[in-house]
Amino acid sequence: MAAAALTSLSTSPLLLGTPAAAFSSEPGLEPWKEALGRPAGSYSSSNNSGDWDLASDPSSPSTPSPPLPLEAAHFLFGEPAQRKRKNSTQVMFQCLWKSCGKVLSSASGMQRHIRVVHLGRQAEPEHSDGEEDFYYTELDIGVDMLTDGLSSLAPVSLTASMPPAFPPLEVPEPSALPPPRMLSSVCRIHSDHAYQGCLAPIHLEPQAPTVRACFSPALPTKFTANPRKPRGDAKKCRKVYGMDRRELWCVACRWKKACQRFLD
DNA sequence: CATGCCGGGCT
DNA sequence: AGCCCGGCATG
Ligand SMILES: [Zn+2]
Repeated sequence: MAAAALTSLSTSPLLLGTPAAAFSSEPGLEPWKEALGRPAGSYSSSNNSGDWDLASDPSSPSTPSPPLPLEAAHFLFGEPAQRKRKNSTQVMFQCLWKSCGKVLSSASGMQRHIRVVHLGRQAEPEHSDGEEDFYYTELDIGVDMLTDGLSSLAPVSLTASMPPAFPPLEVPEPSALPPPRMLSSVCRIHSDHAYQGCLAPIHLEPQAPTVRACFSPALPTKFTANPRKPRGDAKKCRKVYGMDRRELWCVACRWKKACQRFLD
């Protein structure tokens, strides 16, 4: 009964996956590029530029960890009494850049984010090289926990579902680390983008997408998404000019605010 | 430790 | 508005 239900549900995007079964077989390691082509902000209903900022909250030291996605999903399946209507899942886009992990609600927004923030290019889509596609991934989140998980600012558990390039999820197995080898083959990055944007001699080296989309590495509580605010890669006035020469810093840096000269 | 900067204070 | 700093997070 339950097994049958599970198998039939295997196509459901909500499935969190049994630990081993999910990744056991070699995931297809090949560049998935088009597939979804360009959903181009189709999902952001009215929120045009869609900034579902889930990645900014410095206040979650240790959550009491009430019920959790796994068991939640469990009884959610076995409960025909309260079947969720079809749309209990919302698609989001997560940046895979080194320590960014930003999550936005629209693909176009994410592409813009990557273009501007990480590739140092212009914001306009016509400057797109298509390269952005390699730096973000699409993921589905349960929308119900989004709604009430948002109020409590609690960790939102995400379920990545895509042409499985790399699993952004930690497996609940304490001894199982994400296979690091498949990355090397997957993460080819054409280096035809000469960094242009500022006069800074910085060269953004493309990075191997860090396959652990900010989840706490080891906690007894299996799934605790950790909204860690990453620090940008760019050197700011402080480091560039030094503590002396402080008068050369941009205002923001002098006021200990976010630098405005060397944007991330 | 250094760096980046949020939040909040003061003028 | 401008100016400054405590304190925290990040690496
Ligand atoms: Zn600055």
